[in-house]
Amino acid sequence: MRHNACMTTQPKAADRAYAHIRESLLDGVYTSGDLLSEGTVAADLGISRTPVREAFQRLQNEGFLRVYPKRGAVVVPVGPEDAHGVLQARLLLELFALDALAARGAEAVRETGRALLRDCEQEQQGTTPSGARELGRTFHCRLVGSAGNPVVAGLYETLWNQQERIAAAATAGSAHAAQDVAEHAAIATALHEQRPAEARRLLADHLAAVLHRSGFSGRPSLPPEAGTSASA
Amino acid sequence: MRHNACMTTQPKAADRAYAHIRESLLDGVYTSGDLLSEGTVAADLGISRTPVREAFQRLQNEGFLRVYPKRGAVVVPVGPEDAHGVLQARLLLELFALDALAARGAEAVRETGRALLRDCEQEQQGTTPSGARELGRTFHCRLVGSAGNPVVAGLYETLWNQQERIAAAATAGSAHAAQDVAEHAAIATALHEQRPAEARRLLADHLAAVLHRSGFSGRPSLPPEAGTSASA
DNA sequence: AGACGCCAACTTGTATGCAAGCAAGTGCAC
DNA sequence: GTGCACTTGCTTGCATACAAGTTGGCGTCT
Repeated sequence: MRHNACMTTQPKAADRAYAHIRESLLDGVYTSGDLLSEGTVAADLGISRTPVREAFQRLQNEGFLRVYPKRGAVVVPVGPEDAHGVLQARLLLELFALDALAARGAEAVRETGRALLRDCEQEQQGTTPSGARELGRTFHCRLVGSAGNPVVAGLYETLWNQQERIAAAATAGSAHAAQDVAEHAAIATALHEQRPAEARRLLADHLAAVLHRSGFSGRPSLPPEAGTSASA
Repeated sequence: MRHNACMTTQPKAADRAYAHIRESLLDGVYTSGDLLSEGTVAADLGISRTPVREAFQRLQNEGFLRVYPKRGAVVVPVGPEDAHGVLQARLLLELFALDALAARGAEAVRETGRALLRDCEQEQQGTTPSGARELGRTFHCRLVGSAGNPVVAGLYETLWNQQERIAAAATAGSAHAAQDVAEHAAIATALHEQRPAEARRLLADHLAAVLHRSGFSGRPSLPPEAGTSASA
């Protein structure tokens, strides 16, 4: 590539490739089962295969793609059982975070509630789809991060990637964004007003609602097993 | 590289590089803070930088390395708080797995106990350090996998990488392997004999003991917060 | 017609060359 | 002696060339 317009974009080509493919995946340009190759994507972006290869790897261990040894990379299809599993895991981690936060003391709970409320205010403003995605991420990641366990926070970030993949594959992309924001605000308020028990309940309801809205709720009840194990 | 002895090993060079670096990390050849470069490792292995680069990436998102944009890759140091966080996360996930397993019915509990006992028999035989590592992994991963939630299982595999990193950095590498095996066997037996509640208790004790033996137990008590949130 | 084998078009895997970036050390000017 | 610019040696980032593997189809032989 001689016409390499490398001046126009400082960020690494690998990052551009990663962002591009990820966006295409989340926006439905590539759909479940699609087979894409390094060469094709590289040509589309006007870069070489090397950074695209790197992006493929990252997307693979985030669960978006699956690279077959010498065939290409297929977009991993996501089914109801995946959605159920992800939401169950999220419930487990987020309830743990709430408990750990409560154990850190009243002041920590209050401060976290305040920070989360700020996130919610931003959520009410930003309206672009990708913006909403990002804000939802910050809200839940901050919630889990408040537990003070970086390892769990890292695990949750991994989980969130799969969450986004499911949301993208769901029937309605972000049709219920307003409802999400409202539930987020309720959780944040409960924390800020020192009612952690209610926050727990609201969070469980929120996740159940998210699963239901995604259209993947084949089985009626998400809370039973996860709820009993992490709370009772 | 003309003397490329590529005939001796069919598996991909990237995998060899990954395995080599990982082993070197776990065996203490590279220690915390070490700075290593693609070129050096490539030369050591007699391959080119490309597969080494791929290995670096994999090791980075497994938490072993941290690649600095144009400087090199440093071996991520691990401290007591990391050990605490990992063990807390393990407790959370493994207790969840136990509960989910119990919810799947008595027969599932029994069968899982049987499979875990088989793992323990193998553990008693294999004595090489890397063999013991692998068997411990299979035991705990099978335990978590028995919950029937692949997402949680995937999260746990991620966790286990960090677990191994901690074990490698711990004072005694695998001096207490026999004790581990005994505790594993106790857990498996409890499951096989349909005493899930005791299995829970044994598991919590086992993890607390692992943390203590690692030498990273700066704070006296692991169970308090994690135990209350996930079990009480 | 059916089956077998070859071939051609894809794909990834690896090596290598080149350019750019960062750090430290060197030497010069003041 | 002190401070600064340059140079040198390292590193990664990317592009490209080549090797090897897989797939599907086409032609031929039975």
